[in-house]
Amino acid sequence: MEKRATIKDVAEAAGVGVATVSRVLSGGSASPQTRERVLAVAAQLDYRPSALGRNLRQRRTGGMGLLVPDLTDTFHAQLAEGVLACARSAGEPVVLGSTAGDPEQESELIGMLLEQSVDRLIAVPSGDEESWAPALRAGMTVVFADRLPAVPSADDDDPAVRAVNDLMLLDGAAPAPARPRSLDVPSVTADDRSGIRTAVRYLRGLGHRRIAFIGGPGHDRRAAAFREAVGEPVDEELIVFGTGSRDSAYAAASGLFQSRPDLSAVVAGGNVLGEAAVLAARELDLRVPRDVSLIMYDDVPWAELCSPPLTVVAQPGRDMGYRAAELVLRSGGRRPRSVVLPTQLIVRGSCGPRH
Amino acid sequence: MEKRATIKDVAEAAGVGVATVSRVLSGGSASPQTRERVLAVAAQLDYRPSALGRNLRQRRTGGMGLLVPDLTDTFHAQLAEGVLACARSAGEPVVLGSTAGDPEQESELIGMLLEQSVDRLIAVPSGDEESWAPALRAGMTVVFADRLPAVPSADDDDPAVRAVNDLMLLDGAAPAPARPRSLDVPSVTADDRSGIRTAVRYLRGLGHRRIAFIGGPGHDRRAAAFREAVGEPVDEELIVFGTGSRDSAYAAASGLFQSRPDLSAVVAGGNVLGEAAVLAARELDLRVPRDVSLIMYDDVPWAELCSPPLTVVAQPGRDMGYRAAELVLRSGGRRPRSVVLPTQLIVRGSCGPRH
DNA sequence: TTGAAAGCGCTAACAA
DNA sequence: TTGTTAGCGCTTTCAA
Repeated sequence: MEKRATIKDVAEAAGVGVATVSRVLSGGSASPQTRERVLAVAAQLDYRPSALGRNLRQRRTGGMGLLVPDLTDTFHAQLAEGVLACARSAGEPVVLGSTAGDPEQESELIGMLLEQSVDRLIAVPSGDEESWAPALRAGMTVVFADRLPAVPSADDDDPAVRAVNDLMLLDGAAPAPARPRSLDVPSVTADDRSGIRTAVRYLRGLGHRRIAFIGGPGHDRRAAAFREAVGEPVDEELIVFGTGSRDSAYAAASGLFQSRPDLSAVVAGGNVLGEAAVLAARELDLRVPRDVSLIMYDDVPWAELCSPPLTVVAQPGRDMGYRAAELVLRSGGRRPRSVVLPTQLIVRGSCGPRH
Repeated sequence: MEKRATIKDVAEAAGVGVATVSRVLSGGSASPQTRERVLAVAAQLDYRPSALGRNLRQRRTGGMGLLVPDLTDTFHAQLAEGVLACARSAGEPVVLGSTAGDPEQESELIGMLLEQSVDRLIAVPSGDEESWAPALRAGMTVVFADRLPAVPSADDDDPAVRAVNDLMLLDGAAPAPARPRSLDVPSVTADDRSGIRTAVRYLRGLGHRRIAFIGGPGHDRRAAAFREAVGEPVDEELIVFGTGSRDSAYAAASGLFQSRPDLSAVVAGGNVLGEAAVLAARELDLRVPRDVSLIMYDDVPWAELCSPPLTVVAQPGRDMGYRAAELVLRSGGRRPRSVVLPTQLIVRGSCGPRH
């Protein structure tokens, strides 16, 4: 392991000052001859500028952090691949953390990133707005992906706030703008409202009236869209949530099927929940789509493997990651606008007419 | 965004020298009173040591790099989760890169890590031994996970080398030691030999004689184990490879089924290949397990969702990642030994007697 | 266009 | 036990 050449080595070998080397290598002004000589020497010495020195000098680490709840959720893996693709093309490192959907772990990871002076972050958030305040106050450039932090429960119980949110979800037909946020953070999300609405309408068209929704952490916007799509009166018993683990998703699905045998269709808010729904249905001898129709949010490779293949609402996970990375990188100066990407209903075989 | 306190601020506020602060915070010796005072001031100032300064000083970035071919391959995601879990408990950052199975991208990412002075790396390698030499020469502590770099093709064609490798695979019944390597790098792998052997024996027991193997990049040890398990004469036409993409895996599977309608069982070398096999079988109207029995390497959540649920050779992806991270972190001084973890045949419903 | 020099925040060698 | 000091490799004024 020979020692790597430093800028000083290059400067000496080229007979110039270190400042000149630095300039040449970062595209500053220099006479053609000097530039050439420096470049030649640098190449000859196999010089690679150390990010360490640069980082300390600029008091910031390049690249970006990426926080997701769980990589074995294929949607998050797709998202991560998108982020990585963008980062790679920019030559920037990505520091990854998995939060398990736990706000506390999320906070710890943010602390770690702060310690590393990573000041750009893409996150599929688990904590609420309150828990994100510190990161923002510390000056991080944050972009949320896939979902937004929940409004703290104190406000959540506030009827006025709920009313505002509901209102936002009711008006207009244009792609839903991100709901009003106290946090001024750009985000990249799918158009959940339209995705859910399309799914519900499709099921309606097949004759389904008792449609259930199984959600996980962070699926509250989808749940709200579901409430809106089914319209009043909303049967709240048909809306259930898991806590994020596969076990709890299964429990939620299984409990739902057992307590409400009258339901004829289910919308799963994410692929882990769809998985759970398929499993629970089979365990209870419910045939898909004969006994129950199923639409899953997220298109994942295995959706096609199921028998029957699953009808899904596809969201462009990879694109979302890529766009988020672009946002967080090109955040020079003016605040980037949030982006909402379209979803697509892919009809396969898991939905049928109501019997 | 207020400026963060530095060690100097703490030193001044506590009325001590910066060295003392550094010592106290890294567990060095100090008088109880001094320690207490420093700690108090640090807490009061919300001081967090900057990794930037420390890194530059020690000429190395903490944490570790992690290179995988593709996160949407659920096995890699599991592995990554294991690495992240270990890193988190150690408070260390993980810099992630996805190589798409391309040695060139892999090399570029290694270059990026070198630039960041990340000198510990866990990799599911894509390049061959030759392409890994630079990283090692640069002084990186590397641990390979899941598989080892291929022997460069020049040597691969060398009959002597092949003979040695074959020999290694033939003798003994103990968990296969990692094959002899020119690269002296520890690794964490599953006991592929025993896993494949168990799968093949199981199929044999069901009466299958024409058993095929579908592999992907990095599955050559599994293929070799397969050859060993089926024994002479090996029908090489029954051993096919994809290049890593889902499309090519599908093409390989589909081609195999069409060119050899006489086969009655298939072992897929990884979950992406298993996916492809299920898809191709269905497309060709082959019923599983009636027309063809299927065993897939990797246990992934969706294996249970298939109809019938897939019989798999499970390897402990998460554990493998965790162990790899331990190895690369505790690589203080003496070289850590490689570890081989056991696999487990999980019988579900995708295998049946030969008809 | 160029070079000298001043740090960025930290640790470790050395002195006291 | 403590403080002083010399850098780690780089960028960026500031002069020349």
